[in-house]
Amino acid sequence: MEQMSRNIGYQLKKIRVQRSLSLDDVAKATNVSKAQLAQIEKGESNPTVSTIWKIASGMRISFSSLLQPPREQFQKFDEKTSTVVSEENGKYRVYSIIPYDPERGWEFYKIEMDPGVIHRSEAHSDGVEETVTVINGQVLVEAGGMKEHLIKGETLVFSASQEHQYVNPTNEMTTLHLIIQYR
Amino acid sequence: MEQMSRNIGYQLKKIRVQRSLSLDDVAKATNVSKAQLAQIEKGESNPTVSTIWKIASGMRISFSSLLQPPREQFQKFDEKTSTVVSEENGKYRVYSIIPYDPERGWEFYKIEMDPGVIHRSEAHSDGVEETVTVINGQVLVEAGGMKEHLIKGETLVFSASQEHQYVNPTNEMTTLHLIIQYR
DNA sequence: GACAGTTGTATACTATAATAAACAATTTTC
DNA sequence: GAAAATTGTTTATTATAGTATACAACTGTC
Repeated sequence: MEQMSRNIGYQLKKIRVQRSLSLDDVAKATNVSKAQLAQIEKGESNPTVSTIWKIASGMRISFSSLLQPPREQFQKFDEKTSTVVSEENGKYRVYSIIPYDPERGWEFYKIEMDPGVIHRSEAHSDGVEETVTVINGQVLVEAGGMKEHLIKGETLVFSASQEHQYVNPTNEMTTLHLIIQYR
Repeated sequence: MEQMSRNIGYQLKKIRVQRSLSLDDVAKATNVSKAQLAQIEKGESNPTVSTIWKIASGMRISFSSLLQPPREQFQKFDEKTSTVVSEENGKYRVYSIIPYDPERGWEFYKIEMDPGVIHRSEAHSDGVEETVTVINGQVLVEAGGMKEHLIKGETLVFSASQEHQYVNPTNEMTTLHLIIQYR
């Protein structure tokens, strides 16, 4: 993703200007060539880990301070930008509203379940947690022997590190919001 | 630093094996070519941020989980491996015991001050904190109007975001341990 | 205002990250 | 046990990260 390169460029320049250093200063402190630093700041280059390691070390900053997106920036997601994945012959539709981001650690979905649909999900790796909220309709959540019946407005949090399933027991379409948190 | 590449390779393989995935599986999940993944795992490649972004995203893991060195690994530092920087005509000697590491956020020095030596230090950027411990002798620390006299065994923590200085007021050599914490 | 030193940019070149494909070695499946 | 699929490795090629150098634009200093 070239968004990452742009974030790095933005943050690096921000820190450099804050400390009122020149590209030459940073080049000397980090052992990264001035030309390369200029390209990185402009987001025109896709640095290697070795290079960001040299930059972070020389500047005495953390990796995450380089990777973070500009604080004041908005990011808008809507139906248009969301990816759709259909399962169970189109009767279970998953809209990826906010895709997974390594800096964030979680992802956000909207799910539509047609009447009667049963959706089984594999066990995720350890520590994965799902948070379901019912927007419309009802849902039956089953995980590791536990069973919960949720109606509109209710939210359930459970460990997804075991096989689990969602069932729409009603005659209307059910809409869910789902947050998956990885560790 | 190629140490970084090796850490990434180690962690990636560890996670991949933990989840019992093949290189093909990971390649499909991350859109990074199998050959490249193999090289990265062996530490023979120095991936770009775009590539580790694709890997972290596809595997639903954080950057830091990729960058961390193997937990069970020892790392030994001694006088031999330490870098020496001399100042004030060799009367103020700085031994870099643990160099700065972006994942760690701090660095560790041993300092030797000959009798009577005065050492001034520029203001560091905001949030930088110094921790001095007297190993032998005595030291006078001055920072932002404050003055502290430390003797053997005493430790002082202070904000280094202003000009400060160390003075050895005695007739013997003074040895200090210094931790500099960046934010 | 001319000179010298600093700034960021542009250019040419080298090293290597990344891909796609073919390969060999192992495991699965019937 | 033979065929097929799945594994990680190797090879050839392309794209580009990174360096070194020269350049142009701006800064100050006397």
